[in-house]
Amino acid sequence: MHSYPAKLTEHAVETRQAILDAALDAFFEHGYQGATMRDIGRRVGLNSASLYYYFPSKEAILHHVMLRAMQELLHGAQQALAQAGHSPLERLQAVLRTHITFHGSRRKEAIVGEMELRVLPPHLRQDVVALRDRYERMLRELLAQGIAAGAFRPVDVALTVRAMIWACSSVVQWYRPDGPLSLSTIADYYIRLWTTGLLAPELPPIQLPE
Amino acid sequence: MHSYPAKLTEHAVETRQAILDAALDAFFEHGYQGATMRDIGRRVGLNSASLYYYFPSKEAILHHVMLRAMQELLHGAQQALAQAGHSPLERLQAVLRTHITFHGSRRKEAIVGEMELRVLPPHLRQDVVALRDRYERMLRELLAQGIAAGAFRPVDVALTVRAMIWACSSVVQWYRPDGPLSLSTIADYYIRLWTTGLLAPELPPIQLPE
DNA sequence: GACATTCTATCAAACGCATGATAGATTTAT
DNA sequence: ATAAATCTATCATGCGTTTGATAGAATGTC
Repeated sequence: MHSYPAKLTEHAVETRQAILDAALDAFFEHGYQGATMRDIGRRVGLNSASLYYYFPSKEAILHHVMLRAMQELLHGAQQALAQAGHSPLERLQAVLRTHITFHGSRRKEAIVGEMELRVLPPHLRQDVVALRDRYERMLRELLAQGIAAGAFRPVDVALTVRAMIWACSSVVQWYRPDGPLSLSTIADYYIRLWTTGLLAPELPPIQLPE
Repeated sequence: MHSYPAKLTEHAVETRQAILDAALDAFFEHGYQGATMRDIGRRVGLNSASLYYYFPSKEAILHHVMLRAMQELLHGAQQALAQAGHSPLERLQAVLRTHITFHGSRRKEAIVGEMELRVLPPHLRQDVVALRDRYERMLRELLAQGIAAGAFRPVDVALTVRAMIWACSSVVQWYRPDGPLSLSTIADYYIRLWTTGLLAPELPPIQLPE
């Protein structure tokens, strides 16, 4: 253990980012437990011991990697909402688009972010889960507002949001940039699948459980 | 390494199953790389060395665990189809129900089966992926037949099946037996969500990509 | 039926190696 | 000269796996 300087130099900030990038790659390729500090160091051009100058432990690196990923997803959604119109339909579409785009274009972040949550000790995991819950709540509100405004059928908000998130996250598993469909085409398709199918108000209301 | 007997005794068969059960628990709790042979041995009441009497390596144990899980999922679906009626709607509903039920009631199998695929070396992974692909193809055929029969809207089969599978798999993440909703209620809800929403033929056909 | 042989199932101990982490010396930049 | 940044060298630990052995059951032989 060593004491950290109060203020980080510009170089230190950059190196920390480079370490997080390298760690993301390593965790993605081998999983957290399969990745080694030596491998992360090699990728960033540092001896493994030097990593401890920037982060106190391997766990701390994972923690930062996951926070960064989750914040990017959340921030992207908020930005999309800021630029979207104010009809519930438009707003939900905007968020679904960023969600799909993120899971297709930032596959490493998405996969590491979901797979390695378990290995974080509880107090570190909490930070990440808190962001994830905030994200899910945001989607729930969007859907609930649309239902209240009569834009969507009265579905069960919690169950439907979870199904929607997971359905749209599926791209992380199979989308490839060199595949036959572009991310934007896929996003169009999934957005339409949900908004003209499941949620279209013309259909009879779906019976709620209980 | 040691040579295996040609025929397994009844006891050996049972012990192998017990080892696979213990390994499933260990992999579920700590991940494949985090679980140790000593831990698996402890759970089944054997010295870790004795595990090598039944399996040649830790990898082989994971391989068997994953094959067993995937076969159970596939077999469940086939059995459901055998008992279902022959309308496309009924048949799709039957398979979705077993899918949701499996992911809610066999959480360990479902999670280990998805999370640890990456650590299998290619030739072992192939076996598992082959079963998974077979499962997905089966769902695609079901959907395609329904569209051909006019029971479903003409959606893109591949994209929609992936969305459907993932949406229904989401229960593995959040369902708990002691939660407010029963698995059967959730299954009812999701089945209706898909079949009366997305796939209901009354809606205008959804535009396909390209 | 008695003895010899082989097989089944298990263990304790150890091997070789990779790991996360630390301490302290050394280099680089201001 | 001071502080920042990186290195070399090392450590204790834990890992998957191998080894060599043993008790007892099963099987074959006379």
